[in-house]
This record gives sequence, structure tokens and C-alpha cells, in this order.
Amino acid sequence: MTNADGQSPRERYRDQVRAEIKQRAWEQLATAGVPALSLNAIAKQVGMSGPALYRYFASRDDLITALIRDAYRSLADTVRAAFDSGADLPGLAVTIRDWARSDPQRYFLIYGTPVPGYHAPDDTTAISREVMAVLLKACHASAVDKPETPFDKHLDSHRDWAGDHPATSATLHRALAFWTRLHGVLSLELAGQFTGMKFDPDLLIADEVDDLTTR
Amino acid sequence: MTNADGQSPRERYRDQVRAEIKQRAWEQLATAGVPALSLNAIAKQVGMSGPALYRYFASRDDLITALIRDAYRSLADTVRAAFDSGADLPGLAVTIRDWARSDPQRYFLIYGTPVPGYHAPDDTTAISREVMAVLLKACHASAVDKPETPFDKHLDSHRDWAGDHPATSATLHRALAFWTRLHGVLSLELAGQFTGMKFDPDLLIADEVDDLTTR
DNA sequence: TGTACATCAGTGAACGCGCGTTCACTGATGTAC
DNA sequence: TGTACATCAGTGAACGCGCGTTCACTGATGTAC
Repeated sequence: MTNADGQSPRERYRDQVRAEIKQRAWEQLATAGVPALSLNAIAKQVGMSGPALYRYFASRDDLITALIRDAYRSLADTVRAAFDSGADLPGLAVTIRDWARSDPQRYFLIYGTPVPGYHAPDDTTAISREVMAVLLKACHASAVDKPETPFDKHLDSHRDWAGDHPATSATLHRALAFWTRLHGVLSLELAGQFTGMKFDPDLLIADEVDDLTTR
Repeated sequence: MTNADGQSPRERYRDQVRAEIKQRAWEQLATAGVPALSLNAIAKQVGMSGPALYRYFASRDDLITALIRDAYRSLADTVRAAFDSGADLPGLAVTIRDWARSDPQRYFLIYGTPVPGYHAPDDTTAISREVMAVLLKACHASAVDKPETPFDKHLDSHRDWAGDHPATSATLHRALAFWTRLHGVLSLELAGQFTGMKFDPDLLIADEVDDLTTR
């Protein structure tokens, strides 16, 4: 028997349990970080025995991979939704910052310290490009006349990477700088590196993004 | 008996062994990351039994703390040395990037994903301020006329943090932006986020720093 | 210079722990006639 | 609608592992007279 979703009850149940496992995993991640993520601990929180988890995830790595994928997906959806409802670059910056602050460890799962040897699944780079595509559109919209820099010329010869986007070097440049500047402030903020410095990171981000589209 | 250093032979030996332990720890860190850092594995590499390490470090956390301290110290010394031999902001950027690339995990030990709950020792913030002090000096030297932004005004009321440095808001602002911009590009580069994008991160950094002191 | 003692580096055995994972099995849920 | 069978979620016991850490002890190195 299949219901309206085209899913059998068993499939629905599976998805629900998978979701709950991931939910608990996120909680554990938020409070103790990746290294402390333990399958047995998660199982206990979900209310079942350790081995039962293996019905839903093939291994610990498999679970983490799923979390990474979800993190990317969530970020891409958030950014796209913001853009679609008319957010400009400063707006996108605020959106991304809010998203990151709502779960710092999720942000770091994507952009944090890489584990030597570990390679993220291929499809995450596709989602990553998806985010960049939105940024490119937003940067295209906020065009501004600026003198060309050597880096612009450098991008000129490597533009293929952006795919089918009709992006000028200046647009590419702006998208890259938006990304790196935002990440620079945001990751240091989330890591607590600004503690005691008594300034509002939000204003610095606003200034950095503003500098990109004006001046 | 004490020698010219004011150290007894035993003290000298202790320091040497401590240094070798840390050396092996760095190697392990570089190839497997913090979570995989194991006292027993290090001991084996140094050529002694596991428990012997406890003569030199009180615990695993104690060793990691020492590594963090050394990382900060190394960065501060490197930056100061570069500045003292006349490096300007672009030069400092290159110096820091080289330092980071020579041992990415060391960089991430300082600026990477924070472990929830763990707090770095207090004196590291002092070393951190030391680095910032050099940046402030370098930024002071490369003064440039720019229109005042809202963030400049914001810094105006929180300037105390810089300590005794005679820094204007604009200088503070430039030092902060230098730090966050450099970290933004550098950390994404080291994390491999630019893979396949076919541009030279070095040029982006140069451009970002250049934008700070000109234009 | 030689002897008695104290210091301290390093060993090997052991403890307890929690981890990821496998396996044989039970019992409930769905499917086919 | 009822029965026979297949599917599959979940359990409990068990395995092997490597971890950090403690402890009692040995043997070498330094110190004091």
C-alpha cells in the first residue's frame, strides 16, 4: 500500500526515525562538537539500543556525511529563499549570519577545520556552487563602477568556473569577496575570537559588505 | 651543577624531551587532526612507553594546551619579526599566509572550529593582543584618507580595547578588516573550499589588502 | 675521591571505559492468495 | 476475511580495540659529606 506521498507506511516511518536520529545528532553536535559524536549516545537519546541505528545509517561516517549534506542543503535553501524574497547583498549577509548563529557547529561542519584525509561527498560541491550562483545573481544586481584591479584580470582568464552565469570579472570578484569577507568575520565571531573586544561584529560585516557595493 | 643557561643537565634534558614530544604531536596533528591525537601513539613515536609521557605533561589536555600556546607564540614571533624587518600590510599578509600554509592544522588550532566547552588558557589572549598590536602599528603606518563610515564611529566609543596604542578609529578599523579579510580567504583556502575554482587565493588576498590601504 | 642517599626518568602490568560494529534471534508489520 | 509467508525494526550479548590514566617498581643520574 502506498499513500498520497507515494510512500509506504514503512518508508514514512523510516524517514521519521532517520530524521529523529539526525535531530539528536545535531543536538549532540551543538553541545560537544564532532569528535564527541557517538552513535551509542544518540541511540540512547532516541530511545533504542546502539545496534538499531545501523538499520538507518551504515556507519558513523555515513551519519556524519548525511549531516554535512543537510547542512549544505539548509544553507542553500536559506540563501535562495532570502534572495527570492528580494534580499540584496547586505540582506543576504544578515541572513547567513543568522543562520550560522542559530547553530554554529553546523556552520563549522561546512566551513570549519577540515579533517585531514576526509573528503566531503561530491554532491556537496554542487550545493556549494548553488549558493555561489545566488551570490553571483545578487552581485550582478548590485553592479557598481570601480576601477579594474589585477585580480579582476586574473579572474578574466578563469571565468569558466562560474558555469553558465553571464558574470563579468567584477561580478565574480564581488561574489568571492562577499563570501570571504563574511566568512572572515563570522567564523572569528563564532569561534569567540572577538571576546572582550567590545565591538559589534554585525556592524563590521555591514561595513565590509557595504564597501563592496559602494565607495 | 648549573651550566651557562642557568639550567641543570636534568632540566636541559627535560626540555629536550618535552620538545621532542611536542614535535611528534605536531606531526600527528598535521596528518590526522586534533581528535586523533593520542598520547600512546606519540609515546611510541618518541620511543618510550605511554605512561612515561606523564612525566612531561600532566594530561592530554595539558599537552594540547601547550601546543596551542606554542602556536600562538610562533605566530606572534613571526609577525613581529616580519614587521621589524620592514614589512608593510601586504608583506604581513604574505608572511602570515606562508606561516599558515606551512602547517594548516597549527593555524586551525588557533583559528579553527572551537570545541564547545573548551576554553583556551588566559595567556593566549595576551599573545593574541600582541599580534593585534603589531597589526595596529602596521596600519598606523599605512594611513590613508577615506570617508568615515558608521563602523568607524562605533569603534570610536569602544577604543579602550586597543590598550595604550594611539590608534584612531580608522586605524583600528583597518587592523580589524585586515585580520578578518585575511582569515576569510586563508581559512577557506586551507580548508580546500576553493578547490576547482581556478583562481589564485594569493591574488585575492593581495587585492583585499590593497583595497584596505588604497582606493 | 669515594661512599650514602635522594631524585627522578622510564617500565610493565593493570583498570575501567566507551567506542564502532557484528551476529543470531524475536516479534511486529505488511503482502499475497 | 482469514490464513501463510516474507519483510524488516529492534534487542541483547559479544568482540576487539585503543584510549587516558594510576601504580608499584627498577635503575640510572645527580647531590652531599
